Amino acid sequence: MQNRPGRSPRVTISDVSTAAMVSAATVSRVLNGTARVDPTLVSRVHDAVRDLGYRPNAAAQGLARGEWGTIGVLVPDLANPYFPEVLKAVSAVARAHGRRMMVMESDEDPALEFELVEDLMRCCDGVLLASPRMPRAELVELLGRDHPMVLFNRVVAGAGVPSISVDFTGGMTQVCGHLAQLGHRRAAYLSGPSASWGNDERVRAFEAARAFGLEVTVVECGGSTSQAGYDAVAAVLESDATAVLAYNDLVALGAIARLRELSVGVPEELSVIGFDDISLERVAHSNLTTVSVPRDELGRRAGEILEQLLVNDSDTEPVYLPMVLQVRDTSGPPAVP
Amino acid sequence: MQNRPGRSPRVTISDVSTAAMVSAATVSRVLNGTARVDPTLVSRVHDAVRDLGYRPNAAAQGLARGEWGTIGVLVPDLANPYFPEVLKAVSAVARAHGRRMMVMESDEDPALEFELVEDLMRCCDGVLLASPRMPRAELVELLGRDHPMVLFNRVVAGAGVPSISVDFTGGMTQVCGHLAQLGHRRAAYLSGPSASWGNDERVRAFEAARAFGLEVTVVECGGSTSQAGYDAVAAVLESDATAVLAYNDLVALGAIARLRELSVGVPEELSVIGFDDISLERVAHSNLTTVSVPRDELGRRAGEILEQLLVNDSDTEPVYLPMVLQVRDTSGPPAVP
DNA sequence: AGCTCGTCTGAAAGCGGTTTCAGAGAACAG
DNA sequence: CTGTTCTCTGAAACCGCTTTCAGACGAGCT
Repeated sequence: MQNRPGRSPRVTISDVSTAAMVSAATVSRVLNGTARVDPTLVSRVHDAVRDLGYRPNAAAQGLARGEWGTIGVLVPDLANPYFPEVLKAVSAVARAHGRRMMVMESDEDPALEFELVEDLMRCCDGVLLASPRMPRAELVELLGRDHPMVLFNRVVAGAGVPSISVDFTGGMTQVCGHLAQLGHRRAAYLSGPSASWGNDERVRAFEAARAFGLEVTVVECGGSTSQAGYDAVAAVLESDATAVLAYNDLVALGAIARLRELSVGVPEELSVIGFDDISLERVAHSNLTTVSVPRDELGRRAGEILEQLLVNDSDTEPVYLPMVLQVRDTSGPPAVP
Repeated sequence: MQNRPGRSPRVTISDVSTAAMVSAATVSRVLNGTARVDPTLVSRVHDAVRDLGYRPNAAAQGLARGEWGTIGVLVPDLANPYFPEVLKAVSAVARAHGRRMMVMESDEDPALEFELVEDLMRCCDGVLLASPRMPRAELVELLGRDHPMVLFNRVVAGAGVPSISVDFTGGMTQVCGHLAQLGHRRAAYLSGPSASWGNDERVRAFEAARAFGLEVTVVECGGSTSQAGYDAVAAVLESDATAVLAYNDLVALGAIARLRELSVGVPEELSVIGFDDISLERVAHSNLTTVSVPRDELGRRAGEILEQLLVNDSDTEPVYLPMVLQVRDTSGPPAVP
């Protein structure tokens, strides 16, 4: 940093101490307020700092303090509108506690994920794992590393790891209940990434749904993007489903786009229900029936749990946040044949 | 990091060197491949690393190497769908060059922005300033810090700073041309954040528009969110505008939502045109007429310019990326009175 | 005045790596 | 067999900051 050819040399604490005619220790004390210092020296230090434009080197501080002042967040896909809002909240919490936020994206690749987490652990005080896709075994191995970490939208039973998740099963159960009430009997579920915990949690709701008299068939769609939803429509139309449940809103929107192209009426001929409610808040007044989750609270709480973990090593019970059904325009009674 | 009470102590390079019966220097050489080392020692080192689960401390490496291996990105609003895609691309480029990405959000607050950039400079090899809102003077002061930095969507004349931007003026000119061609004569522009460079660039197009016979009135809306657009509709309806140009898509969508509530037909009674084309790619097949920008290329190029800057201090000419008009469903001929 | 105690300061020892530097051997030539 | 050169290794310095530790100094007490 300081010796880049052609760049002016970085000013260090000893430059300041020289200019202020005090020791480096004193400069440090003044800047961090860790001990009383004679007011005369204090102002000499401040003057020198200002004159020289001194900024402490974060790496050196981290090394000396044994703390990076940084938290790391790993998300599967930055471009998925779900995460930025979460990041926003996490970032705010981190900042409130004087920490920076490092962000990495795994591109939904479980193998890469492992590697990235390892890297995050090398440069962050704690890491937040958002919707990890990696196999349980790897996850457990990472947890064993004994590094502050909180899981987001994934619970690992028995591992005693702090985690925060949305009650996906509960949310999907509400969706099923809604459809059953409208009179639907058969629905198709456009599944998300395979081996995704969140997907499994959603699917769990379909058992209970049978009790409502709703039979849900899983259509492998295997993605969390609108493209995946768009492509999966064909399979749905071959079935006798009168409603489509999507892994998330993007998938649902993709499906709707395709249905519109095919002139299939939504919801007259086919109801489509999303999941996550990504569009509502930002792109005001979306009309997709979906279940919402307070992403901002989710991020905030996640950040707080991590912070808690960093300060006093107390581990917390897994936190579950409820989802809320948002009935809008894309769901209705089944078409009468 | 290593001495957190209750946590297992961090394993350091000297633990490895002891276990492998070599010097720390050799361990470093093996791990970084900076010099030939006897194959016997190499394998001893690798064994020790594996057995101990050694991971080099990033802060120590940063300090010793004089490089953090990190780039910083400052965005005004993470939740604005514009940025995640850019971040995604930047992150990919950074990773390809072995760097991590730090993200900060200024919440559209120019004052905070300055502070955050300073902080980023303390812990990143280079920083990418996305759409900085801060006053020119402050920006110049930061640029003077002689720290690798690239400006994104803002050009500071004469400062010789590498920058990459979208040709906002060109994009807006296309929009005006489109409207003029449809027969519009008077339009209202829902302005973005005041003191925003991007906003000024858009407004510049309105002069040229007069040549097309289109008179554009600026309506202070002062935000970049859908809420701002929603709220600004009232002012527009009081004018004689037959078309609305928005600072960005969010604003446009907010306006459309409000217009729908008020039962004003779009585009029959009022054309609405967005800017940025945020909705297209992710939330497939949006129907907003807008101008698009290859956000992903934007992010990628930005990352590359920064990397370039870090490697060999060569500064580049400002880069401008063109926008493309996307005519969709929300624009049409003006209503005949 | 002499002592103890408390407060403030600077020197120095880390933090965990990388890199320079010099020395030990091995290889080779004369 | 000796003298050079070359290759590889470890000791030590260093990166920039924090924190311990011990010492200097002044105040308060007997």
